[in-house]
Amino acid sequence: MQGGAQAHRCRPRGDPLTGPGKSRGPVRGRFPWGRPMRLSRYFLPVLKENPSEAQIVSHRLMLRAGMIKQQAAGIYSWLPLGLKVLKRIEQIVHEEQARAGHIPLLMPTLQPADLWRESGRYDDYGEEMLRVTDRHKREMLYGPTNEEMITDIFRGNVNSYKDLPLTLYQIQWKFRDEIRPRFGVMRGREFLMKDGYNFDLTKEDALHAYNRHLVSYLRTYERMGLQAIPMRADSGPIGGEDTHEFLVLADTGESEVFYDSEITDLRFGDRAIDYDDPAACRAVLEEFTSRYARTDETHDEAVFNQIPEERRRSARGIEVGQIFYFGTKYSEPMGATVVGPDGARVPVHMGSHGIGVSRLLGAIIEASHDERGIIWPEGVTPFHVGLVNLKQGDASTDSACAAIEAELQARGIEVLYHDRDERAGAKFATMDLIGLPWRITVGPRGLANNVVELTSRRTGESVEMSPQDAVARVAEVYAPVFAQSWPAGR
RNA sequence: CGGGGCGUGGCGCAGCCUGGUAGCGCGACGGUUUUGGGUACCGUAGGCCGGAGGUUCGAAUCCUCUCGCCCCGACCA
Repeated sequence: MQGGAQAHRCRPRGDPLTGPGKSRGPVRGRFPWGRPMRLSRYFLPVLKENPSEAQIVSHRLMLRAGMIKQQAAGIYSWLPLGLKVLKRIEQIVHEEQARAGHIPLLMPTLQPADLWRESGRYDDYGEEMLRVTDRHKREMLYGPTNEEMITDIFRGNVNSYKDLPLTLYQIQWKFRDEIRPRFGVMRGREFLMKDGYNFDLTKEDALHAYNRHLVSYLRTYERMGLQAIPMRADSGPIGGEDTHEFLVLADTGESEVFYDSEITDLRFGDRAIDYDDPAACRAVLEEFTSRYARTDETHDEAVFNQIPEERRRSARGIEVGQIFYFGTKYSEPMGATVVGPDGARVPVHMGSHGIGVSRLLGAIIEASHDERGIIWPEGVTPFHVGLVNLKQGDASTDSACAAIEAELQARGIEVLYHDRDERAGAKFATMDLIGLPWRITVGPRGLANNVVELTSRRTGESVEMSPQDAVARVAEVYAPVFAQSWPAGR
């Protein structure tokens, strides 16, 4: 967390109670409108019992951890903890899009019907599109996707091949009136999605954009602690020739998938890659699509059977993203053309790319939890570390916790301090449920020897060390996570 | 949209079949107790039983309609 980290360490030891509230200016990696948080002043309505409507583990845990509240079938309020994770995921998506050179914009949720009549999809889309009429009897719709609108923006403002290539994207709420929403945020009617659109002069350029997106998506998911496997898929109503879906393997996934076990050994990691280098991007695509990996829609038994039997796998997967190349499917009917080098007007080649942002919360939890609750990967955790005071009201533990809290804040590490007057067991249970990856436990016994406990949520392993060392250790753990932010040094 | 199920204090449920004036656990609040894995006890507050209509002296309970939610299937980021 450059900037904030090494900047200054004014340790409010002398006055631990007023220390943590002081503003130290924007610190990277923190929730934009976050501030030091104590559970006694937070809004975290955790449930001890399982709500009866939730059938799958991610839905149950999101409800129990006080992250969401259902307002109607497939429509949710995002409570503070859920919103925090949602924002973290959004931030990672933004950063990786920026890294790939894509430009953010924001389009409205409500769109005029006329635009969709142009593409012919106003009739094609059917019941899944939520249609509304305004006071002037104008027909509108709540956007299920945005190909029409982005094409409209493009055609009105871009005329020359010199303005290409161009990739625009947004992270915006969508609405698809599913017949049967289910599984909490995994299959909501209202959902947050990143949708991006590339505009290129030639098919070759557009395929580079396709490959570039594949690379950026691999990075994006890995930063969230997920392995999402690109699989050849079906294009559905979006249409087009080339498409890959990104799937996270999970028993509760809605898609049946078939793959060569070698595919799961591949990692993108923190490779440096030049997104403007078509060959480099293509090489990554080739690497990650070199093994058999398909959904049931495109599964080919004959090809699958050529894989050595011990490597053949079939499983369930959660779809967390999809990329398409669809050529001139929209640009042609909607007149999105540019003047080429030869002076002739040609329709642009396009593709679109989506990441199910709100769905990712469910996917991450499905992939990372245990019987006690959620286990957040460091990249998306709502708070970096939890602080548990075992004897609230005890002068020594209270002041030690306040000092640790201040020290973590100073290093740009977000801490949730469980300062409520509850028993140790209750505090541990709450912390385990909400899944912060690290916990510092401060009790009178340890404090007598100047030690606190640092516990990993994932492994359950606890190590005793001085408060200073615990803070340093947490900072060390998060250093590589913070280093992935982009642009660096912000 | 076909099939199944459910709506009773914030949450989880019982009561419904065999109508008689609403109960349990958790939670909340107040207190005592306790303090290293959801402590124990005492007390308090909180529900026109999803809604409308009907049958009846009387409806959470029976009947009709309606709204909502969940599960399986077909459909989808």
